Amino acid sequence: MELLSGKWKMQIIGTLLRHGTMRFMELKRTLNGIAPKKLSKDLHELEMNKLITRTVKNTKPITVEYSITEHGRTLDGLIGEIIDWGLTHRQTIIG
Amino acid sequence: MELLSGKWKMQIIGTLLRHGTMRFMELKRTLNGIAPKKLSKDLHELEMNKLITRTVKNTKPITVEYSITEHGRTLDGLIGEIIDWGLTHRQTIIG
DNA sequence: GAAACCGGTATCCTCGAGGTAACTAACAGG
DNA sequence: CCTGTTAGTTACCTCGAGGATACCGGTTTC
Repeated sequence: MELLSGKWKMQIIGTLLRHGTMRFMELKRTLNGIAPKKLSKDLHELEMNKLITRTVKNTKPITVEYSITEHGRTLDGLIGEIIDWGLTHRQTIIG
Repeated sequence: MELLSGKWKMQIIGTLLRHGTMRFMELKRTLNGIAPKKLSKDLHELEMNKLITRTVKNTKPITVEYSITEHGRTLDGLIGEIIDWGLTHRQTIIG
């Protein structure tokens, strides 16, 4: 739970699962509103947990690519179930 | 995610799933270290989300019983899967 | 030379989670 | 009376998450 806690980590995982490999700025723009400091910090934490990889490309303006690892992909089903439960829960509370 | 976030809510759910109906002090003693203020607050939040029920018994010193609702029980499997993933994850990181 | 894009880092701030401790009202037993 | 148990409430404090803003070195474009 702890390593998915916080406001952004699940969204980062989800975004990378949907989009595949992404650059730093690309993530920042997709995750609307995240501060670069937070994005940087969360990416490092996710990398330390082997959920994503960080690859520096020596292109003209240096770019950095992030993508989900095999291990990170095992979270996919779990996240889906959590979302499903959440949707059902809303119906239970409202209805 | 939000309604299971925090240090204690999952532990409260888990304890009630294992023990069935429990009184306030019983929960406080089982969840070693929780402040009564926090227990009270979290119980109210869980009750508002219809995950647990609160029943006041008019015994000699008034007692209050808490137990999981049917809706709360639907979390059982999900929590189990989260724990399983967490255990596998530890192996992945350590090994 | 100026501006803009890249991937960040540095600094400052706010706000809420959660801990500690003391207190309360009602009742029971000694 | 006095103490203990019940289920909390109140007041105070700390600490870290996360937001806002500015900045940096490198490189390309104008």
